[in-house]
Amino acid sequence: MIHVTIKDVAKRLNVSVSTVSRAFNDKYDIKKDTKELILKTAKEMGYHPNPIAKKLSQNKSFNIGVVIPEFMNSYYSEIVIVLQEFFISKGYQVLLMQSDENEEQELKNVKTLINNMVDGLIIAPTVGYRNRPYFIEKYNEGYPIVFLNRIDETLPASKVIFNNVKWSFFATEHLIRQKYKKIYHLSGYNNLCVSSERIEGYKKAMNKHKFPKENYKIIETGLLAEEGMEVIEDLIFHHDIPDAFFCVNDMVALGAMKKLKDNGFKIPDDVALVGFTETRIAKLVTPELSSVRQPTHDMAKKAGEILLNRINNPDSETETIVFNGEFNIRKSSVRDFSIPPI
Amino acid sequence: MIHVTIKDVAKRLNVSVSTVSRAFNDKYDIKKDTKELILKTAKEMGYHPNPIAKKLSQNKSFNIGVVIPEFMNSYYSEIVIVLQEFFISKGYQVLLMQSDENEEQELKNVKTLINNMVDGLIIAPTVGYRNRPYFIEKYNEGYPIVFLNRIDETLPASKVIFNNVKWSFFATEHLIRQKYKKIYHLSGYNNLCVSSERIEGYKKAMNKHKFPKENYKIIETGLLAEEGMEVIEDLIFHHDIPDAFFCVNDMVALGAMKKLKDNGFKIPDDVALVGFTETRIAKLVTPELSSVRQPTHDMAKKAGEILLNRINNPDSETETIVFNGEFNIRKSSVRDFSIPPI
DNA sequence: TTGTAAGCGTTATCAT
DNA sequence: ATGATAACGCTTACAA
Repeated sequence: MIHVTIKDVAKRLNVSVSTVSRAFNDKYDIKKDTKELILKTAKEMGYHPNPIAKKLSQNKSFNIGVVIPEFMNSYYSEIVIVLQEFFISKGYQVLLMQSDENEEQELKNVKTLINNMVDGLIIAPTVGYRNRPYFIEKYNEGYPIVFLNRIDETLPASKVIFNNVKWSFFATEHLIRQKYKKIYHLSGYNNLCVSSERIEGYKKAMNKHKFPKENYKIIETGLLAEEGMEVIEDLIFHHDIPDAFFCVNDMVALGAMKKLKDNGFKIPDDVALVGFTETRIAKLVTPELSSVRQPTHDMAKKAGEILLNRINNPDSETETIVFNGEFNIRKSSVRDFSIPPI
Repeated sequence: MIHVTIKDVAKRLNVSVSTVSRAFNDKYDIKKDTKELILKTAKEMGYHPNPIAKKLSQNKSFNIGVVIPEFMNSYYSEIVIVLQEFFISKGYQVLLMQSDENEEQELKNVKTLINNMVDGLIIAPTVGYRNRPYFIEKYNEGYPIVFLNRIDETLPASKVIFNNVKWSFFATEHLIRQKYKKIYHLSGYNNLCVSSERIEGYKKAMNKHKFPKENYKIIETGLLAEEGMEVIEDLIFHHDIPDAFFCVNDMVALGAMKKLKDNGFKIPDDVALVGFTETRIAKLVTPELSSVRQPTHDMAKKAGEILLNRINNPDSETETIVFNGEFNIRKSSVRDFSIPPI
């Protein structure tokens, strides 16, 4: 028999389908003996409940949509792994879509998932704010959505984010304490909230220490290593290399590091570098890259929990969880290890 | 109306549900006017066919299961992106599971997906051969499966693989032509077929050039950077550093590179390094890492095509596609750029 | 060209 | 504690 169904099992045991169904769903009354017999026979016959039929009759898809902006930084790979694991353990499947840092693609992704009747969505938005009104609209319609990471604190919806301002302040101040006098910030995208927040932290630190205008500069780069490289080339061409860079992420920092080394700059003596959202590569380059680690695992799990709670309890409150991280200081930004980090 | 169904649309237009169904499924006869009217009205009403109901009535899930061994190397991230894109364009959803290089987890993943009635599976196996008989059994039962990358050519099933022997031969021979005299191979896992194949290519090159036994050595490492580091530490301790390493992948090569540099070895003058399955990081380290690039995109697409063909045409032949790549020679393995690569 | 109705494999309500 | 049956939303023979 190709597909063993609930009916086959029922017929074999001369019971009704409802009894078989009950045996597989703990919530109903059923005699212990019959239950055991049914489960045993079902197993022998190779019966598995058909999840699609279950979904239809319960009017639930038991699918969760996850939309991420990209896959190139290991950050989102880790997020995805944790989310998969979490939701599978709760009987859900994860449908994953990535937007390739493209707003149109992102909108398509979300719509595809909604049309496929996912029970809830976790969205880490791409660069740009164009889809924001649509997201808010869906959220307000009652669609269970949790936003992750790429979203600002003012969004009126449940979200799990990182305290970018605080940790980019720390990172910048660390460079200042190391007596770097001219510190530039390679900032990612202007229309990306995490960029704005990291800029804010950078500015805060620079202003606190009263850096003169000519000693700080914010340069929009994008998020890729290649873009970090291009910026350095340009700065070299204009004889405008500062003595430190605080970068929006590790990839940009690593691109910058490569270009600087190729052009004879010593790191950290001539130029210091600090990244953000630590990747595993930070420890593989020479010198090792200082970076801010985000608690990826916990953030993903929290997002999953909030979403699940909202699905099972539609009136649950909007929650905003702000995570903190840890700043790993390594050789790329330290002239003097005797200076305390904070 | 929360969920607009086919009935609602039918009622509104005073037609039968079958007519509405036909309007949404090109394969039936239907008057052009009615079809247009139905589609227009349906759109106005916000109707979307419920995919779950469709699946149930067609006895198909329109889901594809994809099982990958890990997410840490960008290789599988790229594979996944391509597969997603491909299958969505064909009306399928991709359910992704990763096995964390663990055979038990892998078996669970495959069973979960099969129980969830995926219409087909793409499997890139983990380290180890334990699940192989199970895979073959399922394949022989007629389950549409395509194996990807982590599988040897002798498996009697459709698969898309890379010519590891050939390209690791090239990589090794390149080191020989660069006049490195003692070349070790950091080999990954002994019970991993791509490792075995890369070992074979390495041996072939070494034997062709009659390297004496003491000048070659194969060391099992694993696939992570940390493991590359450990091996180097060990070799340094035993004063057994050769003048070149051919590594099973980029991560191991990068770990080795880091440890070597930290210990004062100059690359490529004292020691040369070559990786495999090129990652984006290869070009970010100093010196840049030589590596074999695999045509990830094409391999994933091909796997998708074969699977889809098999789903729609169960009698289709077992296919084995072997891909070739390209060897990108960079500074990590070149003492003399005047020597031709081949 | 369109309508009727059975069927996909479950769950859940109502009887018994 | 168990059974009968409607319902979930769609597709698809068959009838008209």
